[in-house]
Amino acid sequence: MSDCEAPVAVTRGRRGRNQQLVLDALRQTDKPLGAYELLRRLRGLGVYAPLQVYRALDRLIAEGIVHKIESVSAYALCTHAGCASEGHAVFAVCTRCGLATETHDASLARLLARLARRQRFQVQATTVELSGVCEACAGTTA
Amino acid sequence: MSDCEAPVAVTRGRRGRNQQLVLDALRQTDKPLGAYELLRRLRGLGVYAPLQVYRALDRLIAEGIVHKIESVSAYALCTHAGCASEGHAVFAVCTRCGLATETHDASLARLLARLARRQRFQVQATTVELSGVCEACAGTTA
DNA sequence: ATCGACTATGTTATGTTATTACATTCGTCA
DNA sequence: TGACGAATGTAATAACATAACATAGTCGAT
Repeated sequence: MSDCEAPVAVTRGRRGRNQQLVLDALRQTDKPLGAYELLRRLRGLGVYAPLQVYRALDRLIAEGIVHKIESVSAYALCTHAGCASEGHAVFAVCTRCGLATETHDASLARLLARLARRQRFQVQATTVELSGVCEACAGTTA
Repeated sequence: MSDCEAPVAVTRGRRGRNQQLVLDALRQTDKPLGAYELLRRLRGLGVYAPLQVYRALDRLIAEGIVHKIESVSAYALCTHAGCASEGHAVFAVCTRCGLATETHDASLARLLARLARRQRFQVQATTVELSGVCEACAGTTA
C-alpha cells in the first residue's frame, strides 16, 4: 500500500478525495465502521453528508478494497489482496468487541459454487459471516 | 382486541397474537418480506407500530421458525424443520424477483465450524447468502 | 484554449430499517 | 384476589440508505 500521509490528499490518481478520506479512516481502525461513524470522523475534513460517504464506499467496494459486513451494517478494509477477483471472504464478527476478522477459504468457495450450480443459480456476490465471541473476549468475564 | 376472525386463533399456545399474525403473513408469500412490508399487510388487524412487528420477528427468529436475510433486510419462513438446532442455512437471493431459496448443507456447516475453531472463535450464528439471478429469471430477458 | 464528455462532488430532502423508553394489559398460579 | 412475568400498546427517535438535482474538476481532441 502507498503511504499517503497527507491529511487530505486531493484527487490523487483515479481515486477521488472522499474515497481517499474514507479509506484513510478505515485504515486507522481494526474494527468495521458504520457509514455514519465514518461521517462523524470525517467532519471537518470536508465531509458533511451521508451521501459523500456512501458514494465513496460504493466505489471502494466495487474496487474490492472494502467489504460491507451485512450483519452489522458496517464497512471494513479488505485484508486480502486479490479479493476483487476472488470474492468469498468470510468474516468472524465479535458481538462483544466488534472486531471482524476476515479469512478466505478455497474449499468454501468451491462448496458454495457447487450449491449454486445445483439449483442453477448465477451467483453475483456472496455473504458469509459468523457472529459470536472472539478468542480475546472469551477470555474476559467468560 | 375485538374480533380476530382470522383463520388462526388468538394467543395460541405460547405464541402471542402478533407473532401469529406475522407468521401467517409470511406463510402467504414465497418471498422474504421487510418488517415494514409486514406492517403494511397487517394494518387493520391490530398491528400499527413497527415495534409490534419487530418483537414478533425477534421471537420467531429465536424459535428458529423465521430467518433474517441480512443482505436484503427481510424476513423469511424457515423451510427446514430443525433449523433452530442446526443453524447453517444458506439463502440464494434473486436480485430480480426477490425470491430467496433456502438450502442446507452439512459439509458447509462442518467447514465453517472448522474455520471458526481455527481462530478459536465461538460461533453463535451464521449468515450465508448468495446474491444473484435465479434459474427462472435467467430465462427471461437473459 | 476551449469545447465536450465524463467523473466526482455538493446539497437538500426524504425513504427505509430498527430501537429506546415507558405505560398498560393479559395469563397464570399461589 | 393479588402478584408476577410475559406480551402488548404508543410515542418518539436513532441508525442506515437513497433520490433528485445542481455544480465543479479532469482530460483528451480539436
